[in-house]
Amino acid sequence: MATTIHDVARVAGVGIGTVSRVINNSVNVNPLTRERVLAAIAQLDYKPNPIARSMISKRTGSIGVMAPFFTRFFFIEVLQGMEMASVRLDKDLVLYSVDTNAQRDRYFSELPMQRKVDGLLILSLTPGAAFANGFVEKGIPVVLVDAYSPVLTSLVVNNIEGAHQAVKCLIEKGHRHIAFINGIIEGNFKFNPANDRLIGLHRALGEAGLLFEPEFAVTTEWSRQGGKAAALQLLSQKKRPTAIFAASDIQAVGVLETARALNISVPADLSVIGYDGIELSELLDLSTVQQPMQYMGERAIEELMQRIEHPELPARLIRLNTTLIERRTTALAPSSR
Amino acid sequence: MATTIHDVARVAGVGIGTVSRVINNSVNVNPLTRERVLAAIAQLDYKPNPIARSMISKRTGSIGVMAPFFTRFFFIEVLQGMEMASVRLDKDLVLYSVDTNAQRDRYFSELPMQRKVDGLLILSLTPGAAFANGFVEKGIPVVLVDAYSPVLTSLVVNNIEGAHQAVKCLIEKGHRHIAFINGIIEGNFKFNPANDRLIGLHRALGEAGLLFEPEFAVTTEWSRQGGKAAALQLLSQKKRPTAIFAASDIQAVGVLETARALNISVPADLSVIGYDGIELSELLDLSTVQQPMQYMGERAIEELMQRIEHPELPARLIRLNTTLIERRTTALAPSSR
DNA sequence: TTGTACGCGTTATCAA
DNA sequence: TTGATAACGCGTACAA
Repeated sequence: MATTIHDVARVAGVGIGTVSRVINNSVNVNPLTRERVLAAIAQLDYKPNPIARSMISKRTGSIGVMAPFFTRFFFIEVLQGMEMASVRLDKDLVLYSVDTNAQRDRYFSELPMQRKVDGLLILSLTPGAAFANGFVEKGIPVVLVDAYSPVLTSLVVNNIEGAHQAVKCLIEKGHRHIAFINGIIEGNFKFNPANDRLIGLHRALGEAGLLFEPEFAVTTEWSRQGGKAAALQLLSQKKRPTAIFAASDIQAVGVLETARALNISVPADLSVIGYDGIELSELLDLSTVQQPMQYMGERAIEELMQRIEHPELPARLIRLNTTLIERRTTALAPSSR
Repeated sequence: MATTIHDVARVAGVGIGTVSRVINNSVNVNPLTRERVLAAIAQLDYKPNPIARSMISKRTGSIGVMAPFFTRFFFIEVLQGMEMASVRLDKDLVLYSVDTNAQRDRYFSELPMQRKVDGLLILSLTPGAAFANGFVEKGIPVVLVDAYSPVLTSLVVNNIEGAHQAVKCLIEKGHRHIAFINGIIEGNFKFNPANDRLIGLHRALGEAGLLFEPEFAVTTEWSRQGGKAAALQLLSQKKRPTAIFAASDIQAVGVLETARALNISVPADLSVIGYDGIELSELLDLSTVQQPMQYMGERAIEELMQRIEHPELPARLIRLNTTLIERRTTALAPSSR
C-alpha cells in the first residue's frame, strides 16, 4: 500500500487538510507546521495520488491526440511538435490511433464522455456536424489540425495558396501539361486539405489561361505505392504530362520511383513537385511545398491549453502559410529549352 | 454534471449496487432487473467514469511508453507495432518522450510512483540497477525493448549475430577493409545494442583472420548528419575502406550522401550496409540488417500485459533474430573483380 | 437476488 | 491557522 495523505498527517501530527494545503501551497499555513509537514513528506517519500486528485479536480493533466497515425510522415512530424510542447507544459500525451471509420466515430463519441483527457487534438480528421456539436455540448476542448469545423478551433494551412505556388512555379518554367496526383478525400469538401490543393491547381491554371485536363488528375492513397501507381497511369498515356504535382511528398517519391523504372529522367523529361516538406524530401532533393509541421503541433497544443483553461473562448480559425522549396526535381519544360 | 451511477439507479428504481453489478456483468442479477437497468443506462446515455473506476480497481487501462522519440525511425516503427497491439487490447498508450538524461531519470523515478499507467514500456533506454530495482519494488510491470536489465523483462534482438551477418557478407564479397560507423552508446555496455554490433564485427573479422583497424571505426550520432560526417572522415583518409557498415540505416543514408558528394560510386567503389530495415532503406535500395521492429512493439505489449495480469511472473529475456537483406548498395570488392 | 454502507485518496467547506 | 467532515463516482462486502 502506498503512503497517503493520512500517513503524512499522522507522522506530522496534523490534520489531512493541513497536509493538502501544504501540497498545494496554500497561503494560510503556519511556516512551522509547513516545515513539519514537509519533513514528513520527505521522510515517507510521499507523492499525491494523481487519480484521486483528478477525481476532485476533474483534470487529468493529459491531452489526447487522435490521428490516422502511422500512415503518413506528416503526422509524425506534427506529433513531434506536440511532443515538444507537451513536455514543456508537463502534460501527458495519449495516443488514439484510428485505422477505420468505425473506430474514428467510436472515438468521436466516446472520448468526450470518458474524460480521461482534458482536451483533444484531432489530426486530419473532420468530425461531422453532429460530432462537432457533441464536443462543444460535452464541453470538451478540441483543436482540429489540418481539418476544419465551423464550431471548433481549427488550425489549417493555406492549401489553396500552397498548391497555387507549386503549379504557378511549374507554369513559369514553361510547363503546359501538368498532372496532379491527389490524396483520397474524406469528410466535407469545404476546407479539405486535399480538395484545396486541387482548387489551388485550378486557380493557377486559370490565371495562366491553361485548360484543366481531367485525364491528368488522378486520386490515390497517401502513400508511395499510391504515387507509384498514379504515375504509372499518367506516364503510360499517349499524351504525357511534362510535370507532376503530388498532394504529398510521399506520393511524389512514388512518382520518382516510377520515373526511374520507366527510364524517364527527372527533371530533364519530367518535373516533380511534392507537398508537405517531410525530411525525406530534403534527402531526395525533391521540390516541395513546405508546411510548418512542427510548429502546427506546438501551436495546436498551445491553443488547446488556452481552451482548457478558458473554456468560454470561442472557436477560431488559424491559418498558416506554406513555403515553396525548389530543389532538384523541377526544371524548365522540355519544349522551353 | 455528467450522469452517474446514482442517476441510473434512481431511474431504474434499483440500488447502485445492482447497477454496478449490471455494468460489470456480475452473474447474480435477475434478468428482468438487468433489463430495467440496461434501459435506464441507454436512456441516460450513461458511461461509467473511468477515473472513479480506477480509483477502486487500481487500474487505469493505459500503458506508458518511454522513448527518445523522434530522433530515430526505429522508434517510430516499433511504436507502430505497439499502437496496433494496444488498439486491439483496448489500452491507451501514453507517450513519455525523453530528450535529456535528467528527464529520463525523472521519469524513471516518478512514473512508477505516479501509477497513471498500469505498466511501462521502455525503448532503447537502460535503467541503472537502482532504478531497475525500484521498478520491481514498486511493483510496476516493465518491459524493456532494445535494452537489457537482469531484473526486468527484456526484449532484444541478437545484435551480435546481426552485425556478424552483415560483416561476413562483406568479407565474402572480397572486402578486406571494412569500416564501421557506430552509434553513440549510453548506459551499460553489456547487452548494449550499439556495442553488440561492434562485437559482431569483431567476431566476423576474427573468423576471417582479418585485423580490426581502429582508424576504420568511428562513433557518431544516430542520424544522417552523423553518418555523413563519419563517412567524410573515413573516406578522406589516405587508406580508404572499400565497405562501410553502419549501425543504423539512417547513418548509412548519410554515408550514401557523402559518397555521392565525393563522387564515389556505390556499390562499384564502395559497398554500404545499414542496420534496422526502416522503410527508407527499401526506398534507397540500401542493403541492411532487418530487425523485426513492428513485431517487437506488438510483442512488448503482449509481454507487458501478461505481467500486468500476473505480477508474479519472473523477468525474462526474449531474443529476436535479424535478417540480412542484400540490395543494391553491396557488391564485390574492387580488388576481387 | 438486492440494497446499504463503507472505502479508495484527494480537495473544499466550515466551524473552531 | 487548523482540523473534522463532506463530497467526487464507483466497487464490494455484508446484511437483508
